[in-house]
Amino acid sequence: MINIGDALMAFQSIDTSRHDNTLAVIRTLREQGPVARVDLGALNGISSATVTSISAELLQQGLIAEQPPETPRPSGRGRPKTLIQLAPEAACVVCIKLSINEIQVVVGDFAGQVRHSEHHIVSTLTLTADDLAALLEEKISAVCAQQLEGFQRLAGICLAVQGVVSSQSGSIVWSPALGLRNVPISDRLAARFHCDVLLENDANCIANVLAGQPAYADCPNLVVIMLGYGIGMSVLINGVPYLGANGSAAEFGHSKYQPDGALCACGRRGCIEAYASDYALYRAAAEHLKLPTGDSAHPSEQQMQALTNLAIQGEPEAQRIYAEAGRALGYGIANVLALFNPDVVLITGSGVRGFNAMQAAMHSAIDDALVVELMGTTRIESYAWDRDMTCMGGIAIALHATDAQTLLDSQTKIGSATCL
Amino acid sequence: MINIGDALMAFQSIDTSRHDNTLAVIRTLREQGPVARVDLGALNGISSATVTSISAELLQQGLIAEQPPETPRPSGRGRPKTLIQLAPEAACVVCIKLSINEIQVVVGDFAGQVRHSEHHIVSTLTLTADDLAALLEEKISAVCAQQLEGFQRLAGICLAVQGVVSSQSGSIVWSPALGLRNVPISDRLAARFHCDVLLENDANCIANVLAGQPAYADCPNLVVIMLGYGIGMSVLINGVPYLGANGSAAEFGHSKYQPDGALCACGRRGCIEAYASDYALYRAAAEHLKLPTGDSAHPSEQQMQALTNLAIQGEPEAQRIYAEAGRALGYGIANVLALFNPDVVLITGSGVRGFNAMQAAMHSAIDDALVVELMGTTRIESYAWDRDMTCMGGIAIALHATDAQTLLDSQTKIGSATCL
DNA sequence: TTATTTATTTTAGCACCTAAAGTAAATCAA
DNA sequence: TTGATTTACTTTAGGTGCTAAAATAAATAA
Repeated sequence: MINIGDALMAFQSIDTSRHDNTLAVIRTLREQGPVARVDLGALNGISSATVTSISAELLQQGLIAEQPPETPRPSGRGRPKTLIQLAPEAACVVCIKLSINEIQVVVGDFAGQVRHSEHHIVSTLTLTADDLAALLEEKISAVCAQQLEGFQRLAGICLAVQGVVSSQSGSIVWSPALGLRNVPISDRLAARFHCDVLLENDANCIANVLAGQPAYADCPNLVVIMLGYGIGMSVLINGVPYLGANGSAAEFGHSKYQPDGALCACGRRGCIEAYASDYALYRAAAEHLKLPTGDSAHPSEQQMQALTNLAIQGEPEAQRIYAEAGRALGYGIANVLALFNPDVVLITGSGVRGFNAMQAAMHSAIDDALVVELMGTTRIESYAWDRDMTCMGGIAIALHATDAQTLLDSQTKIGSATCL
Repeated sequence: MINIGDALMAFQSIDTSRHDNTLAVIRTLREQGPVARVDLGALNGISSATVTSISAELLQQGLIAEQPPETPRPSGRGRPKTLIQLAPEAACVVCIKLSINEIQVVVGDFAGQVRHSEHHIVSTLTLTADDLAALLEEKISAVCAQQLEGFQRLAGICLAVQGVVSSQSGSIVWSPALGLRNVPISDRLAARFHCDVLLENDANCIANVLAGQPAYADCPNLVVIMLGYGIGMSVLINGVPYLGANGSAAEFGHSKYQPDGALCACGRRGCIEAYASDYALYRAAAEHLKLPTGDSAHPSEQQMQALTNLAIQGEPEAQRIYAEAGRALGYGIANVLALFNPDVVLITGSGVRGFNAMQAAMHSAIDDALVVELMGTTRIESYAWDRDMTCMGGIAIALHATDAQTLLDSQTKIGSATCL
């Protein structure tokens, strides 16, 4: 009698140290580029013997490669370091940003580099749930067909959405880009593309990128406020986004400035967004100022730029409007400081174009609202807006989330390209 | 030649699994009371073989004991369970609550039971930093002399303070109980009593107790608002208190209701505390109503009870004052919901005496401020006030924090009683 | 050409955990 | 009463994963 099953006897299942160390190595390589085994050990607090063992496995799985020895290396005495790097084509991820009337599709490789980026103008506000799913499937398929040559597999998709999302149920709870509520989307994309699908708030993606900047390396508690058509926020607590009970935490735009104040898009009154968002600024200005024609409920970049220019050039009414916005923003930030006491508050988004016109009023509102003890040591800074940041954050988040899966998959099927 | 040092060769230092499992066993025993080895394994996801090994060590160190077999046990077929319990006298902790003109001292044993509790009336507002330290040392010494017979050691002291504390620097940054700022205290007590000294915000202690209640077992994101002389808050994120960058997070009392509103004790205007705290309610009432004489800036429980009774009995001005307080509280809670989206908001503290008079206005303010999507599924509830809860939470926190230390100590010196 | 230096790999051994086998202590059933 | 059964605890055997130290590799310096 022969026991065939004996070979795959599974002993203890809860020791995660090898798994953890392997992920740490992959992530170090992604953040730092090529690194030698000794340094991987030092950076992650493990012995180089262990790094040797881990890197041998990864090498065999095709997830990393040694840098060819002829590559110029910093010389010195002793045996030269053999640098290890991620194999960029071991996997790829796709990030789709969904915003009002625009979608952006970006492809990133396993090493975290952006390989492809494209923008599409689409009337998102009139889409049905099926339209949306079909649209996303089409764009992802197209990108896969064109760009995925040579990648081992599509590891994950990140959908970065303005508004409230529920990663748990995989649906968009509410977004200013859509005329719908509670749109399930993750499961359908996951079934179509056989990979993990992450649903993320756009501000969380941005926060992820900013938290990685060296300037904010020692800021585990980071608040990012996104000014734009609406106002979004992301709160990183010890470096991880805080989502709350239903994923609708950090709704800074709908925290209150004035009870019974200006009307907000949410239907209530006195929200910060009703004073400092693009639509609020344009609405306030349209009453008194001569401005470019266009959809004043959804002002374009040109329209907003024109308004901002008026304020910067000293037009009194425009200045008053921006000052009031700054004051609302300041009071809102004061509440954020009192409640979260973060290391840094960063203000970004397309709305930073008007930040200079708001800044003075914002700071004086904060000073009026808070004693210095509660201001603490928090820095409040603006950050130049770059519309590609969202997807870069999404790529990073997707890679981080799918690393464990990639590792598992390469153990079973090595070298089998199964895209689409 | 004999190698003496060889015996203490230290192999890997980062494998924490035994340590983690041991702490998990201790904490399970503290939470659940006597438990059998099999069940300890099942509850913590480890094999009963491992529990046997861990409990043998703990038994040998005197930290646990087997329940004598004659104890009545739930019978059934099979070998009966041998229940294990913590040895209560293996260590003790002291919690001191510092509030305005009162200190409370409580002693808890290793199993988490309160062994002794005492209150003292002291004029805290006029103490110098040295007075405070001397006072605390005196009270702790007295309690140790009387109560610590039979305990192996004093494992830790928890100082529960109203106000902002910095555990990192071990100093009280600001407290309404003191006329001082930045009072260093932890180091002095630690040196005097040779044990860990924790500095905690009183609301965090309460939150710790409430989070342990079965009713809130599935509420990892819990907000506790403490109404009283001032207004405090604690936010538990995934069960752990959120402290912020400087320990001054969760300052709900100084988040804003009305820009340029009522004057707050902090010196700014429009804080929630300036409407809904004891001093604010009494201040507003003293202008129009005939109330008991006394220090109206620090109203006593009798004074506040008299005012609350007026509102409950239908006195219109008192009702108006409580309604305005409820409205301020409601708008403040709306911001908390928008920013934290917790599972539950619990309102407690001595100020809940007036909760019924505020409740209606509070709920209508929340409804005015937030669309249902942002209300989410958050429950908002009051919790009957018990002034002993703070110290019970402090005892639990201190034990949890000192378990690792207790474990280490019992390995070196078994049975040596070194109190004081 | 040899010594030195530094990187990587191999070896030996510890700590920990688990599954399975062995032992203990009760109830159930005749 | 006695054996079968059941459940709890302990012991044994074996596996994973890590580290320190030794061995090996590959360069520079003299």
